[in-house]
Amino acid sequence: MEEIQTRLELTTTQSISFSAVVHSHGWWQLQPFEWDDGQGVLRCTQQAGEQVVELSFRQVDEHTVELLLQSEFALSAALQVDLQTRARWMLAVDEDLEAFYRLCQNEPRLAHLPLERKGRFLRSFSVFEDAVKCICTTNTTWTQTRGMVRRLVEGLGRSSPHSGRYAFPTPQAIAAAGEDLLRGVVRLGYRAPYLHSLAKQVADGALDLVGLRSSSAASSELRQHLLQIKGIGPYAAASLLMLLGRYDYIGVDSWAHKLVSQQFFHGQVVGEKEIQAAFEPYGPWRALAYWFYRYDEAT
DNA sequence: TTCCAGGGGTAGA
DNA sequence: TCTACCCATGGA
Repeated sequence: MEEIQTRLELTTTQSISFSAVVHSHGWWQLQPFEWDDGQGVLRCTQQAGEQVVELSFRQVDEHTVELLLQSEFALSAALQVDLQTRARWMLAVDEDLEAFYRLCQNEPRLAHLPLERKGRFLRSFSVFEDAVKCICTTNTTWTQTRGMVRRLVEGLGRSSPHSGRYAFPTPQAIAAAGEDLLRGVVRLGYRAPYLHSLAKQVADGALDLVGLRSSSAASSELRQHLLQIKGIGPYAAASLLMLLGRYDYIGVDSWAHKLVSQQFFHGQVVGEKEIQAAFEPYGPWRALAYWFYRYDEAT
């Protein structure tokens, strides 16, 4: 069987840094993402309709990212449009960060962001995939998160007949796998029933996550909606809101306490209120300011 | 052995 | 709204 290649371009009005998007947070280390540092290519295998498609991203110039699609059969025009729309969303190329960049100029620790075109977050192929990954980051180490996601993808995702790489499993596949397999084989621990329930609701159509991308509802409403999902608490909801381009809520984890305590309160123990208040001057951009304030601590 | 990690659910106050 | 307690897993 011959492999079909389709080349598309993602063009932007504002200049972007592809590498900055890829490395904005840890998602590039989670399957089915695969980063080729030498080639500067980000790969991502996904199931689109009835076939497995491999997406490869590469920056051409500061306003253009190339999207190469490798598939088993020719892609219909409608599917190409869908994949291109998703790809633009994944790299957040349509996000306008100029207002945030203006705020960064007043803070020495963030002043480098506009210069390096940082601030865009890498998102998964679907909101469902982002939600699953967020649940897999809670109360565990990053190494275990990577393991859980890898077992999920390799155990339940369809593989490409050409590359052998696995796509992220569909909600239907995770729902059909059952809670026991998620616990015993994927080793999700107590997260197994949460993930199974989430997959089942999305597969049944009882829960619409796709609509969250284009929702005009206030962030507080979206947050309440996300908190209804079992397994998603304040931290995961804040993380997901960031991935939806809403930066109103800071995801408070063990690291947030440490950072704000050291940087703003001379090592004094702080609570969630102090953490949110520390970044209040950034208004609707507070979570983004917090993230890159923190990111520099880590690197 | 004990602690805890990019927390969350639940019961009880 | 806040607190205490429990929840799997695996590395330190």
